Amino acid sequence: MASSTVGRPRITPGRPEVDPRTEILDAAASLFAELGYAGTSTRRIAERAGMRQASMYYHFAGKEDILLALLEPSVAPTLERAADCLDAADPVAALYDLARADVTTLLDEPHNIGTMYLAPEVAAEAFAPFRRARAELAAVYGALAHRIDPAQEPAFAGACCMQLVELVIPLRRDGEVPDSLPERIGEACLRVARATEADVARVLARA
Amino acid sequence: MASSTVGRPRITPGRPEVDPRTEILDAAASLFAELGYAGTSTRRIAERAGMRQASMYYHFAGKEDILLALLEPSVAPTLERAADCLDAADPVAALYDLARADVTTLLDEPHNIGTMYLAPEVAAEAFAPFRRARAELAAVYGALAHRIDPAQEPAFAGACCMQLVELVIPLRRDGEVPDSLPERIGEACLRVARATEADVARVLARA
DNA sequence: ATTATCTATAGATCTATAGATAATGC
DNA sequence: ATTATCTATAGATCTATAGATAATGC
Repeated sequence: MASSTVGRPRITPGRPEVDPRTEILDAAASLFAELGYAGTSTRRIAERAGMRQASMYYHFAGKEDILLALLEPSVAPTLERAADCLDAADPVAALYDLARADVTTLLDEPHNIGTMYLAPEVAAEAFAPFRRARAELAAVYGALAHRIDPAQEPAFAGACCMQLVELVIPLRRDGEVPDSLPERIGEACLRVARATEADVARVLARA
Repeated sequence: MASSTVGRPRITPGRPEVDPRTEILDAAASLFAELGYAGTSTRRIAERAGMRQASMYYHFAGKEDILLALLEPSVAPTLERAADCLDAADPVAALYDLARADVTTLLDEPHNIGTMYLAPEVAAEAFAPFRRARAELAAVYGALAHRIDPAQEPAFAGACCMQLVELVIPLRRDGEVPDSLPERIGEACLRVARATEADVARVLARA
């Protein structure tokens, strides 16, 4: 995978030990997060990746293909983790842990790519699987909330939890990520999902 | 204000009784909400507004000027309403009412222009007053939450409430606005702000 | 004379493709 | 021969300006 030595050399050598595909994805992620998809040109991506604009097309079919490659890998592990939570014995602990894990995943992305989740371009047909995965994740949050208090409608409760988890996106953008953000957002999700104060205290005390 | 009869006539006449500036703003709002700022061309805006691309420049200095005109008017009334809440006798009722009013305002926009609040283009210098106003609104939410439970940090609580209020944006985009959304989001804000169950019940019963 | 549009276009992009080139691998 | 880059460019935009034009107002 490392930067091979075969092929015409670059004008400026590029990072060693990093394959060009990754260099492109990395450059695109930071630019998409900062300027949006439509606001980022392929020239700018290539420039940051240390190659000429046309060279990108050896690695990707086009700009949309790059965004797809950025969004898709985050989907499968997140959904798998969510599915595991679904029939946990303790829905309060499960909701808290899921929210914490999702926030941590978003925080650990090298660039704030969560910004793109709501970008208008993701409405395109090519991103349908990605959107479906997010809908399933929301459904898991909703199902857990419903188990915590069956009086509440899963769709709305799930949407609230997703929205709270994604608070990490604007906070990152503004450079205002407070300490222990995953725990704080996890707790906020519990409250929105109407966990009792006793349950909140119990789950927080677990650690 | 109505569509005047002076000046060269349009090729296609345009809505009567609606001044051209409003026609442009209306067209731009719907396109910005659907395709984003960078994804919307001036040609497309003009086309939807029923005039030629160049004619827009008689009414606006440029594309950015249109977005400014769309975002600015929503700011002053929202902030004023928020300031009035600040020293209300009952912070629980005040937080609930403020959230409900803000959700209603976002719902009443003819196009889902809230979409643009987080657009990367709003980071430009020209939008600094708009961003400052939003920060002040978040501070009001935070101050009310802090009055409800002084143990919580205003900045984070305020950010959570704003985020919940703005849940209306993705719900509108996906055409999934449930009944009584303002009330539901208002209630979610109370829970995130750690109002007691008794206080939540009391405020909900007020009506 | 003033107003609000129009047509036409300059100049700067932007995406993607064609084909050349400079390495290694066999 | 294969690989991964390069240069060059086609063709399609896009924003904004210049200047003409078709109404009304005085």
